[in-house]
Amino acid sequence: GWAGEGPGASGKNRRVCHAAARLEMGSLWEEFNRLGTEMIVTKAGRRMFPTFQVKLSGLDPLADYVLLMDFIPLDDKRYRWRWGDRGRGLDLGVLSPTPPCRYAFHSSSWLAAGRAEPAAPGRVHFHPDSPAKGAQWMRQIVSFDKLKLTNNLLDDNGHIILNSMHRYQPRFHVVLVDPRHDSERFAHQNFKSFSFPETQFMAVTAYQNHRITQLKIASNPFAKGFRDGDPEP
Amino acid sequence: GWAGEGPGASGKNRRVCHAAARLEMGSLWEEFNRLGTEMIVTKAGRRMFPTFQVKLSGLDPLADYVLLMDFIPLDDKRYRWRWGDRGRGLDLGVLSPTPPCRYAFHSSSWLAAGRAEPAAPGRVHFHPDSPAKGAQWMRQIVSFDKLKLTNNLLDDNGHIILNSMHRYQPRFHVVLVDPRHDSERFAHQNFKSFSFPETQFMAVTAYQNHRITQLKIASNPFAKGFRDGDPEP
DNA sequence: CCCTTTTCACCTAGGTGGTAAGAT
DNA sequence: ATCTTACCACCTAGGTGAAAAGGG
Repeated sequence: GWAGEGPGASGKNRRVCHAAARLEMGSLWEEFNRLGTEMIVTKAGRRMFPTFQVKLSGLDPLADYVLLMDFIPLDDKRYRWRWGDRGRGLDLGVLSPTPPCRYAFHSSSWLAAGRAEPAAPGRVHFHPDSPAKGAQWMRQIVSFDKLKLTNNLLDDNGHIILNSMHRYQPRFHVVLVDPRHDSERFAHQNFKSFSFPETQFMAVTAYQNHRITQLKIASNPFAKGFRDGDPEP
Repeated sequence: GWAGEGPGASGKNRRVCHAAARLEMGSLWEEFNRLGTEMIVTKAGRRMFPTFQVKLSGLDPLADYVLLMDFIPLDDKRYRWRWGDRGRGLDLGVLSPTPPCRYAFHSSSWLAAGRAEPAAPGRVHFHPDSPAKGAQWMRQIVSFDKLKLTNNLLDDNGHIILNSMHRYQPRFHVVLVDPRHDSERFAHQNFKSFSFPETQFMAVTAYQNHRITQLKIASNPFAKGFRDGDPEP
């Protein structure tokens, strides 16, 4: 899908106001989102899967841009996974709509369980090709496959720090590199942000929803070793 | 060792004139150079080994620089490898000083054999982190491990195109990113070049000197599968 | 009991020289 | 005869979830 700021967004620099971003692998993101996406966080840092990738358009080909991501807590709650009566049984159960995950596994589901942990100001991840010309960014899909998630509050590898059992919304930002020496004064005009609801997820240290595990195994090439039977091309 | 322009070099921008580069892994380069370094070229592109790496100093920490490499033909000759009487025998032969390779294998050696192929204007390889601040470049060793050599004249992967059986001298360039809009007029002042004689090599499609092969196997981690006996830590 | 950490087998991805076949 | 190409086994390097162990 396409996301961005509505027509009400004004006062933006003309080199960013027409920027647009299309989320790649949208159908895969939606498939995960229907089940309630989970992302593993580890001390050493873990990649996201699906990888956050966008196709950009509307940039000034000759202007310089920095691309970056951050992660916003979706609410102020801590969650826990509640196994239902048949939840530990076979993988055949009925899907039941239960917010915040729209569909839960069998009668299992996520339940709010207390207030969120106090979070330090969130880190950002700069795309390693930054800065680059608009033409370069628009030439092909921009992939954030170097981005890693960690639950280590003392991480010094520059990874994104998240609280396990909390929900997050990835955000994507296009920032114009302003050559003016007093560019700080225009900082608020020089960026445009994008937020794709289908990319929200629960941070976990181990998968809770077995359907998520199976979809990861089925779709992530690095998990091919856990696939069972007939492949689907 | 250190290389660069002598004290006679003048008229350079003050942000590049103090730049200095120290070749890393110098003793390994010299060990190869004593035998007559060979580098494999392939259609798909082949890395150099040893990798060209430098430690930089003397840059303006706050200025932007582009780092790049190119390869200069060392002469206008085409070479061929001449196997000596005992050249195909055991690996015990006497080393004989024979230019341009100072030491040859047994009685085998490189011989000039005609004029060089006409070469298209040489390509350059930009270090993928370019451009970056002087502080960033000086923080750690700069490694050109993404650079690949090819003998495919029609290569469209941006690799360095070389003629097999020809000798080359790698060159390294530090280029100041000049913010002046008429920077073209100062281009000749804004760069500094470095040339390390111990990094010169013969481009080949298959190794000729067996001692070079053995030294590659002994020192390149990716060739560990061909090592025989006791390792040396 | 619930969540986290560690270790592991099994993958992807790609860099080695050897070897035999191919090209001139 | 000399040089090049294609394929291969064998590596490095690192991304997977499973399983068991660890911690509060």
